[in-house]
Amino acid sequence: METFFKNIIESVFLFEGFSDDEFKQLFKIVDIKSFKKNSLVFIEGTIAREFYIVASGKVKIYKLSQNGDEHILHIHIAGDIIAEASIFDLKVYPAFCMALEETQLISIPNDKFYSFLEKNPKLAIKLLATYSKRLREFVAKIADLSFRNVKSRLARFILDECGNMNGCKIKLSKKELSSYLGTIPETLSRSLDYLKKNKLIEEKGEYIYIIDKEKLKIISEN
Amino acid sequence: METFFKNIIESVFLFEGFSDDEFKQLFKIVDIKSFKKNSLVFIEGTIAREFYIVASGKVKIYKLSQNGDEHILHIHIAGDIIAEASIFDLKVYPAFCMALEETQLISIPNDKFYSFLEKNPKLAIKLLATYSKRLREFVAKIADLSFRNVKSRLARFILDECGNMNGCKIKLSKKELSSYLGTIPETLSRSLDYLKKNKLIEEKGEYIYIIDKEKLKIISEN
DNA sequence: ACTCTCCCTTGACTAAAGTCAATGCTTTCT
DNA sequence: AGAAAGCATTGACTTTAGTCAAGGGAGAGT
Repeated sequence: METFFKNIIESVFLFEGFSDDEFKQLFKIVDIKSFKKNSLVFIEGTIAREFYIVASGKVKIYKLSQNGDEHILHIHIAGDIIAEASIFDLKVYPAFCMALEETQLISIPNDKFYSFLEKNPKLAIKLLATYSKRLREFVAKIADLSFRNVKSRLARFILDECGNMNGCKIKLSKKELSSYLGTIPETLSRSLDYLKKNKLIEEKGEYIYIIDKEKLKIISEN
Repeated sequence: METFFKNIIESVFLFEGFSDDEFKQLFKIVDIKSFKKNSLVFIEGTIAREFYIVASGKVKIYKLSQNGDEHILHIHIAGDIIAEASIFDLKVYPAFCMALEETQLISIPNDKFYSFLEKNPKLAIKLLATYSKRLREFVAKIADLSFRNVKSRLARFILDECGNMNGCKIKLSKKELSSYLGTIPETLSRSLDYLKKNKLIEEKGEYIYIIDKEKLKIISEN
């Protein structure tokens, strides 16, 4: 396997502390898969035989409603582990996954990975920590959806995205962002407009600049 | 420790396959705690030093909004494991927990339990399966909140609760149920009214009877 | 350069659900 | 028993966000 992929795998949190021998074993069972923009990686409800690590590119994990509306649960980039929840339990994918651009994924068969787990309690504990983190994210998302309106979810997204900088690039299209925030493009457009008109933010191309962080925080807390 | 509690612990999925010796070790580190109705078990954001198994009674896991609105994430009854997500990761409770009635909990210190995990990969894998299940529940809940309206969430709740029976007891008060469905009592009341007026269900005291399962299913799918 | 498509925005309207207020009904406590 | 507190329901109203329709603009492909 190419060094590029080895480097990616070796830097994944999950495999921290792996011995050379364990890495050797791991490299034997993994596979590289390439996906074109807008191609499906997996489909909700189908049997999950493998999970993935993003090597390059970007994918979205999303649910679809009866009438085809989309809600993005996660956007994953290089280094992220995806669909690891399906290693156990019902063993079907609980959502859809699609490449948002040209993407390369490292795939790991669940059954073969399972034997690593049985031999390596530390790996299981690492995986547990990964799960915990995701559980917390979901809990936060549920609270967000039920307590906060779109303006406030948007404000929080901008604050999170920019961190301690006073501006940042939004890596999602407006359509993707609306789906990620659990709304529709029209409502997102109006909410952005509201923040701009009230001089809390400015928008220049793909960049958003925070003008009034304090007021933005107040809105984000609703 | 009393036989009652030993029986509860022994029947918990997580400890399936434990040896007599492991159970002996486990019994040494667990503790029994009693909670009166409406008393707090733990508070969001505080350091999590232990997780719990419900021995008797009923608790709610919930988030609070800025202005004190409540959203119930889970109602847990005897045999359920709670707050296990805090064994790892940030080690703070991600939500509140309150006893809904007189409740007894078996508490297990995280640090002591951790050493069980390190010695017992099968236990870690069981715990991973528990986490997976909860992750799936949350994914379903997020989809519910963003795609379905209150009527349809209520319809689904009734169908789930009654299973294959044509009626069942609702174990939650209207206030609790509204909070569980991510809405408020007034909206729940109106939604129930809608289902009753359209002769999909009947309500008698704490019991709900399904009159027209097919139509109820259609509404539940929105 | 021109068309086609897709994305984004805007306006007008509708639907869904929350707020506020009032009331009747239990349950609980003294 | 009687008072108090809390729960559930109902009505009137407001707010929020979704639907539908139209149009502008950027980018891709021919």
